[in-house]
Order: sequence, then C-alpha cells, then structure tokens
Amino acid sequence: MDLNVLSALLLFLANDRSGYDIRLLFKATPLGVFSDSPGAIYPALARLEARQLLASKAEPGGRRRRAYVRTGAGEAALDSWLRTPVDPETVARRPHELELRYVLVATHLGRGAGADFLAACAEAYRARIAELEAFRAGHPEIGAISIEALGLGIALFRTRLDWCVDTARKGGE
Amino acid sequence: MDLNVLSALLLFLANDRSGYDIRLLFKATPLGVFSDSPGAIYPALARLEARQLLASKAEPGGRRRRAYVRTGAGEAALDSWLRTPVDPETVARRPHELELRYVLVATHLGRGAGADFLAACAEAYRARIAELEAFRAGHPEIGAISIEALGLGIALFRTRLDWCVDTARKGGE
DNA sequence: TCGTCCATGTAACGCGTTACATGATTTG
DNA sequence: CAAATCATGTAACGCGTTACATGGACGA
Repeated sequence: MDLNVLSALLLFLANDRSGYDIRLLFKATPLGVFSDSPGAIYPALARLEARQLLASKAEPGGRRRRAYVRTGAGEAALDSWLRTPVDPETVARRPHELELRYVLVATHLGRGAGADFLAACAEAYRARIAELEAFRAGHPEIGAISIEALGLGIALFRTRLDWCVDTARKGGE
Repeated sequence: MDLNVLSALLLFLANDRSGYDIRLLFKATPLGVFSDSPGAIYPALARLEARQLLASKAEPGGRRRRAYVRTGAGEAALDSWLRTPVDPETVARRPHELELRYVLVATHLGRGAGADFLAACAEAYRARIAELEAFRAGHPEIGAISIEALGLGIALFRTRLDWCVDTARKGGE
C-alpha cells in the first residue's frame, strides 16, 4: 500500500476537491515543490481512483467538474503513510518530504501526533549531523571546496533540528 | 544543449573514469543525492556518448573497463551549464542543485568564478526570502501549521544565504 | 571449483514534463 | 460572437528505479 509523496498529498487534499481545485492550490502556494501541470495531477488522481483509494462523482454535463473523496481504504492508506517510521534514507535524500509530512501529520492526526513526529525527526537529524561530521573529520582528502559544501549540508540539518525543537516546544504550549 | 544535473555531474567527473568508478564514488559519499545504481549511471553515460559529449575506449577482453573522457563539445556543454544564470525556478524548487553547482564551478572554473556564483546565489536567496516573507505576511489564512512549515522554509534559505556570504568571504582571503 | 569482486549492461515499470486537444461557461 | 476562463484529459518523451543477466579475474 505504498504511496509516493504526491499521492499522499492528493489523498490528504481530496475532500470534495477536483483536480482543477488542486492545480489552483499548487499554483497559489509559493513553496511550490509540486507541479500544477495537468499531466501530473489528473493521472495521479486517476491512479488513486483505480486503486480505490479515492472515489469521484462527475457532475452532469460535458467536461464538468469531477470532485474526489477518500474511500475507507484511502483513509487507511493515508494514515499508514503518515505513521511510517522516519527512515535514514528519507532523512538523507528527501528531507523536504518530512517537512511536508509534518504538516499532514499535525493537521490530520492532531497536534500530539505532530509533536511525536517532530521528536522522531529531531532524533534522526541529530544522527544525520553526527554522521556527516564524522565523515568530514575522517575524509580530509575530499578537498576544501567539497568540505565547504558539506558544511552547508550540516548547517541545513542543524536548522531543521532547531526548527523541530522550537516548533515542538511552541506547539506543546 | 541542455543538461540535467546528473549529466552535468557525469561530464564533470568523466576524466578517464569508468561507470564503475563513478558508482563507487557515489556509494562512498554520504551526501549521496545521486544513486549509484547501474541502471542510472550506465544509460546516462551512454546518452552522453550518443550526443558526443563523452568519448570512451573499451579495454580489450570480455566485459572490461570502459573509461570515458569529455570531448570538446562535452567541455563546452559543461562550461555553458556551469555559467547558466541562477534562475528563480531552480532557487525555489531545487536549491540543492545550486549547492552542487558551486562545487563544480569553483573546481572547474576556479575560485574567482566560484565567488561570483556565490554572490549570484546570495542575491537570489535574498529575493526568495523576501518573497516567502511577503507571502507569509499576506496570507494568514493558511493556518498555523502551514505557517510553521513556511517558517522552516525561510530559515533554510537564511542558512543558505549565510553560508554563501561566509564562504565567499573565506574563499576570497 | 566455488564464491566473490570487478565491470557492464538490459528490461519492465512508474511517473513527471511538455505540449496538445476538447468542450462548457462566462464576460466584453 | 469572440475571447478568456473553467475543467478535464491524452500522447510522446525522458529518465530514474528495481531487478536481472553476463562474463572475466582471482583467491581459498
């Protein structure tokens, strides 16, 4: 029952929303990691419907609005995606996926689950920082320029870690 | 003559290196944004050779090592990719591409070009931060959780900006 | 000779991109 | 009625992923 990020986001958003609604949403948000192109969104919605995670009703008329809703199975799939453990692979290669997941977790499962998720992320970020610092210390031969870039990588994870800690603290008040 | 990131990186790395060498390189680096899978690397090298940006000589014997080198056209293509203006689209959606590009620019075109590139990035990051802050100020309706996530997005760009400024200063000494 | 490493590839598949097509409804 | 906007889709293409195939070299 595995989902990619776009599918999970669509499941989350699809509550009486149409593909066009979602395109407008994606176009309006400046954090736009997601493409608002029809060739991305409509096929993805169709795939989710084929897997019976979404259901839709077309309004009568020619090409009229088609609104989607989650099915029970869709709800379960979203839920299980949101509860997937924070794995090192995602932390290392797609950390922005975790940032999106936080929004979905906190909105869909509640602030408590959001705080737990942030704690798990903080833990994973600390581990990642330690790993990168160990690599930097152990491989001086990679050269000054690569060391600089690695420094940025580490700084970005520190920013993420600080944000987790801050946000968990503020959200828990 | 446009290249994707992987192709540009392969052009950069391909100096008497084989696909296998590159796989080992990708496996060894913990910043691993790039997959070391043969299904990614060998076809990409073959495409570059088909476009005559790389040339290769197979060593005699069965499946023996095949080492690649840049052609003149390959050199030119890499050069022009490295000198492509920093566009807002890349800044917003694939900032890590810029971080890789810095390493390639500074290594391949020299420290001076690297410093110029950092300056362009810093400029773009400042603009991006302003844009995100304006959005945050103008759209309180997006909700507390999204505001938190947006805050992280802004903080990450600030980290990138600080890094550009610091690195340009240190590199210029 | 058996396993392991070196080394290169291919096939099926999923999915995003760009560009195009279609048709209804609203607005000037 | 012409143009823009609402709204949904499809086709071709590029490219990465996973998994599998091939075959030589070398040590136990």
